[in-house]
Amino acid sequence: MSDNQTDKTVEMVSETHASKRPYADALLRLKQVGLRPTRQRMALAKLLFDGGDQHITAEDLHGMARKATVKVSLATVYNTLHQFKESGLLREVVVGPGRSYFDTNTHAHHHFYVEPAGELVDIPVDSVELSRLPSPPDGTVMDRVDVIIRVTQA
Amino acid sequence: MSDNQTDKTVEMVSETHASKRPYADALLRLKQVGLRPTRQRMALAKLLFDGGDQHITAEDLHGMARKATVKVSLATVYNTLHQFKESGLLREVVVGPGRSYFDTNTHAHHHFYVEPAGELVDIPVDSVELSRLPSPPDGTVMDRVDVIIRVTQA
DNA sequence: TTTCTAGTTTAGAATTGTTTTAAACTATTG
DNA sequence: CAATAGTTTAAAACAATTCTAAACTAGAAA
Repeated sequence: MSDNQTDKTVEMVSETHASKRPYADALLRLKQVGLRPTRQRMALAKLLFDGGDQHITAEDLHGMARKATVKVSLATVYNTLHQFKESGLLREVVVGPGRSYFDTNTHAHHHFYVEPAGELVDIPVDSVELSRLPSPPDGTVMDRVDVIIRVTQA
Repeated sequence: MSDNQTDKTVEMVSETHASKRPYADALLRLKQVGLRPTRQRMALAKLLFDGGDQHITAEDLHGMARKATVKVSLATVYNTLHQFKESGLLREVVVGPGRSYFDTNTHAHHHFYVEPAGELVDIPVDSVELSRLPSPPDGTVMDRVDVIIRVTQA
């Protein structure tokens, strides 16, 4: 999967929490952002955050839940993804019209977008050097900078 | 509109072509990319390229056409925008899920995305310095780099 | 010019991804 | 345990876009 930088972190996280007390991490995260730990949210949090860095769509997550025999509606998946995003547990990355991924990596970083596969690959923030940004238009403040490097498979 | 660099080009283009021979420029562009100059394509090209740099949605363009009493269906607007994009006459900029703009400026440049207004503002390519890009994943070649600076109105 | 044909346009239906609704359910508080 | 505020759900609604198949048109050939 050629994703060397992130793999180390992934292993660390999953070994520290996931393998032994499977719900401790999910519960902690929900507590931290003040969302009631319901069965559905716990299950989705576990699917999202126990698997290392992921870029998934709402449909993807709904599919994963079904596979894990978690009963949750698609509407709840959408609600939950947005709540997680609002709370800073997730980031949304938009790559194409009608194509939006939720990214479990909320640290500053960038992306390769691989076409036509439609796959996202993380770029560590320090492997892009971004100097001399223009000042924002009058009356606005900078929120964040997204760098998307679009690449194509030969 | 605080868009100084591009304004000059805009004026130049519109004064050189648009005002006197209104269809010459549109016709030339269609010829160059090998698209048959139909009534609808000519009209849309004129609306798109005679107005200087623009960021518009399919619905926007359809509305502009109606206002200009050009009879064209929404399906044709979508077809035409995609053909223009494939031919390199337009660029597509995706900023949010279900929100995609077509940009008449096809030169390398970047964007401010102003929220919640949902407005795009061009950033000249040379006012962003982008050094040290990572190499693309194996089996892929770099297509282009999009920098979107997300800003919010206070 | 007329005829032919491939390319184009169209209205409307279909599809996709997402949001809304209103009723049923559930986690927490007292 | 009861009250209640927050949550979940199926289903409908919605928005943006694409598809379909029939009607139309630009350009080439006769």
